[in-house]
Amino acid sequence: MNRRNTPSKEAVLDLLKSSKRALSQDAIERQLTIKINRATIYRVLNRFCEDDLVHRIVAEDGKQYFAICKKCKHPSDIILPHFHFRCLSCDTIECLQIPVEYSVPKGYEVQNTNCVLTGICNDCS
Amino acid sequence: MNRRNTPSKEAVLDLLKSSKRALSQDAIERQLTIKINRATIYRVLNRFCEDDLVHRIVAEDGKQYFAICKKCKHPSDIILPHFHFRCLSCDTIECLQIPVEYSVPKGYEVQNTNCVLTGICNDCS
DNA sequence: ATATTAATGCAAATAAGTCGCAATAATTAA
DNA sequence: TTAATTATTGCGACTTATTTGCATTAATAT
Repeated sequence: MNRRNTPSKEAVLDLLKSSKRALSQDAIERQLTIKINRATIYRVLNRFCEDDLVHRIVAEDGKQYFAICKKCKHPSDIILPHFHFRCLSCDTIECLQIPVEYSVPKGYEVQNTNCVLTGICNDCS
Repeated sequence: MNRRNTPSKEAVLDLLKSSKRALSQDAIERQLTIKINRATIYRVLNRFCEDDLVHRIVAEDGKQYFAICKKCKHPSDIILPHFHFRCLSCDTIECLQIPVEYSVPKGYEVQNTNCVLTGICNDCS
């Protein structure tokens, strides 16, 4: 399926680009200056994830958060698996520049990682 | 608040003890031989988590899974943070005996970890 | 045996995310 | 530049996971 550039996509992408933190759909909706329907925001975000423009984190609150972080991109442009930090005080999620390292037992094939550390961030401690 | 022993608690705990995999509420409900109300199952599970009898994993499907694993208990009885593996083929979650290792930047305090690797497990590959 | 209050079932509420559909608009071809 | 194609959008309804209020039941302690 081809992609089209639209104001909605541009607005969401710009917001994510300028955000230090991973954002949930409702945070995005709140921070946008233009009004975009909830379903559309989800569709745009899902599209971005498919296209690897954005990565998705699921926190232990069960919600999805979305982030762009240039730092976590390999030279090869592959998104390097990294930890995320969820601060219980300011209720934000950020990408940590800490790679996720593991070695799985023989026969296991890892396709994706979702690693979130929870606690109190530097700003709040 | 004091705790009371009830058939519901016993049944859920026994099931988790005998299960190799982490179980969701609906999996628990399906596998139980006695009928327990959904809300009760959640309450029992939340109680167990409070009491550190059981640990909770949130997968990238946004659902909660519950597990007891003796192996991941330290001698000190503290639950050692470990990776979990979610198999996309058989749709199960298991505890891996792989410790989660990280070092967070100064000022960050980690209280909890939720780390799930997704892919294909040994049984399915 | 009785009092206390934790635990339960039920139904309703909440919340996140998805989906169908008709209308709109970005892109391509003419 | 216009017309055709089809991706995108908004809306409302829906699904699914989890929680909550409330009245009832039943463990436990006295």
